[in-house]
Amino acid sequence: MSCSEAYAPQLRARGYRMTPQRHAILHTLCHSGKHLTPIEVYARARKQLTSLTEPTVYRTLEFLAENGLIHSAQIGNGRFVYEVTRHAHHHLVCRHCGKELEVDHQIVEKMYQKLESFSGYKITDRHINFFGICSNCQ
Amino acid sequence: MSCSEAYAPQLRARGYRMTPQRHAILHTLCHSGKHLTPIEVYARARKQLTSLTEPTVYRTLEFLAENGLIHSAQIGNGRFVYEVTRHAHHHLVCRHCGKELEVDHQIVEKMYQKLESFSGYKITDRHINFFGICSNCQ
DNA sequence: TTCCTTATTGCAAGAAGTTACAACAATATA
DNA sequence: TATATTGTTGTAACTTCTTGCAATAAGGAA
Repeated sequence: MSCSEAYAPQLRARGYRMTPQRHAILHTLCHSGKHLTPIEVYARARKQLTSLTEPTVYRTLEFLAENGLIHSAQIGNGRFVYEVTRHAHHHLVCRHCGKELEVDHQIVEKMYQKLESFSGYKITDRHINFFGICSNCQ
Repeated sequence: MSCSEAYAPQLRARGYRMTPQRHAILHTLCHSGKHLTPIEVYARARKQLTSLTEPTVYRTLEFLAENGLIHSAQIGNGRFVYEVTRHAHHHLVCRHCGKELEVDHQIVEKMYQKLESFSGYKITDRHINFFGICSNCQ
């Protein structure tokens, strides 16, 4: 029943393991429907696995993001939030009222391509929040 | 002699004050030549003003950035670094070796303009670090 | 000057995030 | 099976960052 079981083969294929801790964290993210802070993940996943600890949550979130099972995104105050991987996307966040707008991926992707050809770098982090003031708040 | 005195009128004009703490922090950033973390600013500025405290450093950096006297930029781990305002620019940072490359501002500016016309938002934060793998490390 | 208002700071406590290391658990190999 | 190897976690201590609040300092008005 749990959506997190689908991820086990992905981990196994790379020589990693699906542990109860990873299961609980993936389960939490799957069923939240939105991005969560590490602290929120910790609080929720602990209801399912009470032995879970903070360092494990931070390590696991970073691990899952590195392996592409979840996405990380930087939020306004310089911290990370996490969500399950759907499609690549960006958000435009209003500094004033907090309203989020999903950005047409084309606009950003074109710039990434230019950046890559200009620099020789291969861009790895394609999930960025942009900040501004929305039309209502201006 | 201190470069930070040039900023006093900018603050006064907005009803703010140039205090010894702000002076010390601006002085530190002016003479470092590179971006610094809040902790680094704290350590350096304290040599000049021993009574300076941590909360004041964090608050002052945020305050100065909001008022355009310094720039803030997000660094890899989701934390902020600060530097004195020069020209608007972006960095491309290698996830592997840490090498930084200054990005041609045109590339990014064009995308910002598209974002603005598409969304109606006015982009406020134009100082973003992009992450990737540099040509050497690929 | 004296009084009032507001900007600004320090203190103390707490929240969030990180690190080092020992212990454990799963898998592979002999 | 026994042994070695490697992945993974918990504990404890620590660093980094934030918040609430009282105290202070600066500037304006009377």
